[in-house]
Amino acid sequence: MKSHQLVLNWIDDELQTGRLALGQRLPGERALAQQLSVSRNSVREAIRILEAMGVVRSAVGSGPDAGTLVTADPTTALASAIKLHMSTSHLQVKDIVQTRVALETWAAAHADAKSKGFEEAEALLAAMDAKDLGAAEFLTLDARFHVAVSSAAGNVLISAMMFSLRESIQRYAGELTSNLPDWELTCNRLRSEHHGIIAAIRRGDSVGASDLIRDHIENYYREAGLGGPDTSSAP
Amino acid sequence: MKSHQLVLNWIDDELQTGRLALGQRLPGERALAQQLSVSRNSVREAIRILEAMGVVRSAVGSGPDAGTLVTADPTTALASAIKLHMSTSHLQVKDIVQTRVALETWAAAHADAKSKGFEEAEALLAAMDAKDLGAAEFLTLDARFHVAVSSAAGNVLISAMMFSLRESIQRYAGELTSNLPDWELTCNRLRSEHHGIIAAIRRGDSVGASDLIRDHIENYYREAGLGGPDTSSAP
DNA sequence: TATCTGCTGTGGTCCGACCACGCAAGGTAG
DNA sequence: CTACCTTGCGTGGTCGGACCACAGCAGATA
Repeated sequence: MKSHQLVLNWIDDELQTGRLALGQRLPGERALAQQLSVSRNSVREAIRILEAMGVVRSAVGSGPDAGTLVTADPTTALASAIKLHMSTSHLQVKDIVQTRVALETWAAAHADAKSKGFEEAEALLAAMDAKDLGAAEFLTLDARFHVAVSSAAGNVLISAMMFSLRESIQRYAGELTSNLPDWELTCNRLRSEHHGIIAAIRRGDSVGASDLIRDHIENYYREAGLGGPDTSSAP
Repeated sequence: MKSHQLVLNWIDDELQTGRLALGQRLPGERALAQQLSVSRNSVREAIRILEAMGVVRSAVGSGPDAGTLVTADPTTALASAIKLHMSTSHLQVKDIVQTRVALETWAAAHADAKSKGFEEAEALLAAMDAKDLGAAEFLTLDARFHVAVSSAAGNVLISAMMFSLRESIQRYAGELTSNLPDWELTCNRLRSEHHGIIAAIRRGDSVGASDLIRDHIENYYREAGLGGPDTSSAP
């Protein structure tokens, strides 16, 4: 058992039993090291891991906002993990697209038209209707739009996963624009498809919204010359 | 910019440009520290994070398997992140179940009956048919079955997500057995539903497999008294 | 030739020190 | 009495050094 793992286990236990709750402060690094009979380095390594996982947040100085305190940001871990594993080329665009389809079709079918996420999606929809947008700006809004729609379903985990995928989505969507025969044409199609998705959710058409968003995602990648996300081994 | 972040960025860059590839060794901690003009502690903190993310693996000693070398295990980050955030009570069972439905319905619809994952699922199916299984043993196999079916779709990211959810699935499925009116009855139903899912995949019935696995997942949680995964705010 | 024994480099752990930061209490000038 | 300023103190951030256990490898030995 490595020393920092002991610290991780201790903190995990404190969290599970409720002795440590959201917003509370951890003991100081020096105190924690003495309490668990490990070095301060080991404590710091554990805290670094928790920080990377989005479980705690560290700040120097004194006062109520200083020190290491418990947060709850499930997205940081997913986002950096996905980014890193895409750096190792272990993750392909196909995988991202398919995961989007799986998550977003479910989310579209369960989206609540009265949620904050839906309102944000509507605002982004309006912003994307501006005529003087460049491709990069449009795709930035597009990625945020899809994250917002997904969060309208009210599922913390699915929202976190979609949020974590945002950067990857944006990057690859941008890279694929060069493969498109006519960006303006595609952009206008995307706009009308977005409106269709929002309309379907607003009228409570779960199946319609689900089908529309699937076609919306798959058609873009098909149009960009990837032959559709389902046929990675296509001729 | 914190020191360990500098190390993370350097390694991420090495990975992206391909100077560091899967299976290769990182420079020693002391060498890396000197090269980047940071302390060895900072290097270690960065490596710890990468280790928690499943990007590298450290081993003491000498020889080809010693030192810190690049791996590719996207599951470790997800699994520990999900576990930690469930400890903070930021994730609920409802969220897990809904995510399962989203991922597994897609995976069932895209599962390949000739893949290794499908073969493993069939083997687990046979193992679950044994009559002398306790609830815990059955649910362990059940969780592995669902992960295997999901991996049959051939998507690295979705497989990783499902694998990461396995521990959580198993835990909560086990806790819910006490709510069931008749475990033997439910268990037999689960068995036949599993056979139905496998049969649907084998005959290429995407829609059928998808519907079956959704009902399979949702019915269990409904039967356990949660009123269905979609009605978390039910009376 | 076969075996043993150091040597070397690896990560693992610990200690002590110093720094920058930022609030809070106290002193100080008005 | 009020408003400002100084100082103290605890926080995380960083650094250098030291020692340990481990595992392979090369040279010495039987």
